[in-house]
Amino acid sequence: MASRSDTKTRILDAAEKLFAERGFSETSLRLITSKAEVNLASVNYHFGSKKELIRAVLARYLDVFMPAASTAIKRLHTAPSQASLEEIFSALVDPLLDLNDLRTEGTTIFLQLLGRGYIESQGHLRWFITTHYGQHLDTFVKSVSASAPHIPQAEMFWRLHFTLGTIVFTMASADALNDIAAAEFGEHNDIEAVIRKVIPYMAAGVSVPVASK
Amino acid sequence: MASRSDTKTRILDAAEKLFAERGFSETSLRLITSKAEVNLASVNYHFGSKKELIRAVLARYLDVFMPAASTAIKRLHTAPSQASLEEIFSALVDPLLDLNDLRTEGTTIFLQLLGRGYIESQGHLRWFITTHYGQHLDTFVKSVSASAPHIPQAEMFWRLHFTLGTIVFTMASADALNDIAAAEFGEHNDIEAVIRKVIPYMAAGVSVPVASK
DNA sequence: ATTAATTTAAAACACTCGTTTAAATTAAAC
DNA sequence: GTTTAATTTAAACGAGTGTTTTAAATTAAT
Repeated sequence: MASRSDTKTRILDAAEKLFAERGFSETSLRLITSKAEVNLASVNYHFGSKKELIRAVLARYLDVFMPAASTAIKRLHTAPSQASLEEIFSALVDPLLDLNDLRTEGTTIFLQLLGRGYIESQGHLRWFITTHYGQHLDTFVKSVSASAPHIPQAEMFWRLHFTLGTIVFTMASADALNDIAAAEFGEHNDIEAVIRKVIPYMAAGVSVPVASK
Repeated sequence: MASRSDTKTRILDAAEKLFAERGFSETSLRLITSKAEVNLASVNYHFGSKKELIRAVLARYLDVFMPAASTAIKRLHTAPSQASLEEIFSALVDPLLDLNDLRTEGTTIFLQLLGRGYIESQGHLRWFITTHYGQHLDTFVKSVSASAPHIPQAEMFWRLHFTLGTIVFTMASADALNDIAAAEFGEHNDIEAVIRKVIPYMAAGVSVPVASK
């Protein structure tokens, strides 16, 4: 009786781990189904195709994270004073870390999936995210722009994409970087430590005055 | 008579474009050889394997860029005053742009390849780069560290990788971003303009004081 | 208890992949 | 000009991919 949705969940759980670790195209359905201990054909039965499985894996996180992030940012703006850039970025940390309650290593997996998705796929995931979660993204962009009014709109466009690159690249290779950092400096960082490291970097970059030339 | 090294070059030229556009594992040898108009088996004949072809593609750029970058940075340190972070990053701009003289779109292709290499492969490229060009990387890292002595070594490790992410992601999607910027803000940037935009962002992020907590 | 719908299972399909083989061709050396 | 070496070619190999099919088993509904 539990078998109905159990198979679906087993597939999603196994898939997200492997996708995050090895990337989407490097992870075969056979590897997923053997880890999940389900039949190969059940992926196509429950999800239709590998592409839709990838979207389902991401949606399971985005459906939780995006509303939580929006709420956190809107709550920040109920305060009388203008929120700083660091405050805005930091407001996303709790929604991110709460994903660890959703599933073990949820935060790490989600961020790595996001990074992989943006780098690997040529568009179908980017399209999926912007069309399904565009309003939440708007909330974030407007919030950042308001807190750095000295940055022209066009310049902010570029800097937010620099920021996207910073976070996405870092998360996609977070495991590898952590291994190096551990070997080289004896540092043992969890995902939260890396997030807290990257926030000041991004906030400083986004708000640095434009060169007068 | 020109056929000898011609085939090798045709393969490299076709491969680097495709690798930069679609990634390494997404690019088949059959696609490369058909674009290069050479026989499929000639890849294995001239390079041994796909893995070694990837390394050869990258080496062709690194052999030019790395010494040029090292020289530029060392020249900077002959001046009596300590070079600023922006000066150090800017010193890399010319060696980077000079790659456009090497091959059309050389700068963009090189940066995209670098990013793909760091994200995709689990280690063999990272190993290849650090063992073959480690001295040049050291020159750069030491130079940056000296100009931001308030940043601990381990923290600098992370920030330099944030920086790598910023530049690599930006360059990978520079064409698309430029199109949007042109349509949205009437801006028409070339690759150099984008590089000049990203330098203040990265310099600010790398040198921002570490949170005392 | 019987029927109907859902879910699982095993096998095959139709590709694509990197690599290898062996013959044909071209270039170089003597 | 003949022999030797280097290069190019076409074809096949073996392994891996996502997907589909067909049948069996399980579950739910009548």
